[in-house]
Amino acid sequence: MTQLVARVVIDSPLPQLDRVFDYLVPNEMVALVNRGSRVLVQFGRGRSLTEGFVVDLVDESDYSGKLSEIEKLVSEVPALTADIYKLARAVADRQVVAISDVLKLAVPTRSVAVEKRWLDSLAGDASLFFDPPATSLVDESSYRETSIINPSTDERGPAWAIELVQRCTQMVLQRKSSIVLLPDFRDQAAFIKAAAGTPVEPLLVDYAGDQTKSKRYAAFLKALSREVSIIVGSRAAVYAPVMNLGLIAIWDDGDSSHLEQSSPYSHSREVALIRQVQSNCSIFFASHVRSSEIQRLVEIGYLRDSVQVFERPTCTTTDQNVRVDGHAWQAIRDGLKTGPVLIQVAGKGSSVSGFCSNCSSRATCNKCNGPIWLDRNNQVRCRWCNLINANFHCHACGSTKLRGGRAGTIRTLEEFGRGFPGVLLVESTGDHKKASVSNQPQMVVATPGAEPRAEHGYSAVVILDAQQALAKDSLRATEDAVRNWANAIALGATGSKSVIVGLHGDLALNMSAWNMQVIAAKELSSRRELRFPPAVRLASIFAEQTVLQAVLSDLQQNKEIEILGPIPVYEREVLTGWRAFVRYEYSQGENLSKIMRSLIAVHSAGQTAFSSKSGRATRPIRVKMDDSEVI
DNA sequence: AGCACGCCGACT
DNA sequence: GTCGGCGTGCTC
Repeated sequence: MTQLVARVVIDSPLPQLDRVFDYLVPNEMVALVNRGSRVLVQFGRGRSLTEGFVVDLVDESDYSGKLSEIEKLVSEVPALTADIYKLARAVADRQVVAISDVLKLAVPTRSVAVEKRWLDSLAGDASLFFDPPATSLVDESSYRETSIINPSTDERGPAWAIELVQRCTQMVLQRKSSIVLLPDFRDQAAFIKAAAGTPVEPLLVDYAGDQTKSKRYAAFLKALSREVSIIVGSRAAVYAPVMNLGLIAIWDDGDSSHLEQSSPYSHSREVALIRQVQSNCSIFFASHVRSSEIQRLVEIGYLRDSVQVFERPTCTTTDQNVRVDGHAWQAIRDGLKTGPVLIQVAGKGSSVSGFCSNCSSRATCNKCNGPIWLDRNNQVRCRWCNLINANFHCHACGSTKLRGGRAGTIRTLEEFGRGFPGVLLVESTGDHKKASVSNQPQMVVATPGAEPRAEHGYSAVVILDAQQALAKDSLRATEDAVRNWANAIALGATGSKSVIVGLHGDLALNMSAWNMQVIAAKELSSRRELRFPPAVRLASIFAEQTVLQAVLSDLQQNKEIEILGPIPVYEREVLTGWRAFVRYEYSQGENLSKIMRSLIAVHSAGQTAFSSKSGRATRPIRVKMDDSEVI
């Protein structure tokens, strides 16, 4: 009689440990352990126990050495389903990270109390423990689509939310589940509101990332046990272990919140595309604009452009040399007659200007009168002489209190306060977001992404600082600007007017004609000319100089890829390492991921480098397979 | 990571 | 003669 063998993935970010290890299942555990169960095992020579997931149960191991036993069964719940394991494996492979980095997103922290309640509620119906739900039924009705959505709102909510609810309803009628990925909590609220009274409502599972751990685990267990669920959430929701997956819908894929900021550095769009293929479900990308990535997928015929016909919003552009011109003033004046007016100003970007918190005049350097700003470390610095102004005092009023001005909002407020005495002024910025405003006439000055929702929509939307937004030092400057403008204009009420100040040329024409496809096509074609993403892919490798050099010299064997750099990387003026970029075609992606993985394994082992007790580098090589943020 | 094994220099 | 430095290798 042979003993049952569990194949276990270990919770470790180390690339050399990213594989399956076999353990014996002690006899008393055999009846309880499942594929997907969380376990504790003795690993290596470490004295503490390591967490892991059972990914398979077999009768025999192909490992020739002596097997250890599983030390402890944390929970019999099959937390890591076969589907999600497969998805996590694919994401880890693509991103060249350890699978445990992906599993941290996919499987939330266990909450004992929540789990106990859930197990009690199942009351013996443990069939799912032994027969993991199959989601990959062959289905000819599945689709891959994208739409530019009407930027309008009615009493049920914004058109995009209604569209997504309708698509989810279609799935419910077929007894299929949906996953809806929304970048912002206000978008989630809008979707949930639009779902009220529809067949979607009773099946909603709130998968938002900003909840408590126990709520997240409760949502996870709900997804695991319900036959049909509608998952609503942000990035992590793409890994929800739903049964009968029919649709993944993504709202506004160009929003940067869809990008994971730590390892695995994945984008919801890419994970969703992988999951769509694996489970043969439908996928739908909706937005007011079109990202260059989606444009590419349309052009290569991977996504169908589901064109919606709608009345263009009234959007005029003006090309004046003043920040707020006559048209803008007129639009504000007219708008205030009936309701709130939204004024979008350029975001703060990477730097923050300093202002006197008493009299609001621009803070200047004690030594050279240059403009003062707050650097990334919140140091009060002069832009001209770089002097740290530790003892700031205002040249106008003598106050010693300084406040960080979010590029222009304060000045804008002042300007409008003078222009419209007596009118209520509201400010909303990234660090002080206001969720909503009433229907009263008022001026709402906001930075992109921080716009409050108006109860019945704004009566006018005015966009300032267009040139500043376009001049941002980023590959995505145009794309982001257009997206931010369109999303602000979409907050206008039906029949409202919008003005973009300081915009000219082709872009101005296409904005006022609301030719979003044309704008996206032009953007992608310019990226193609420059061989920038997403026309090609761009990976970054970050490491200590000698390590990076070694990796690059191995990579150079590969003629299909192009290496850019390396360049030194400074943080707070301290050299932290070196970075190189690798430019490669999509067709090379799989190949390069494999090569990178093996290079990391070779070069991160045996490195006698900085830090760590063992004399080895802690995380010597960091790879981002798509890193277009830096350029 | 974390720990053991192993092979060379200066020490009671 | 041996103690312990850290470079190297392995983890079911």
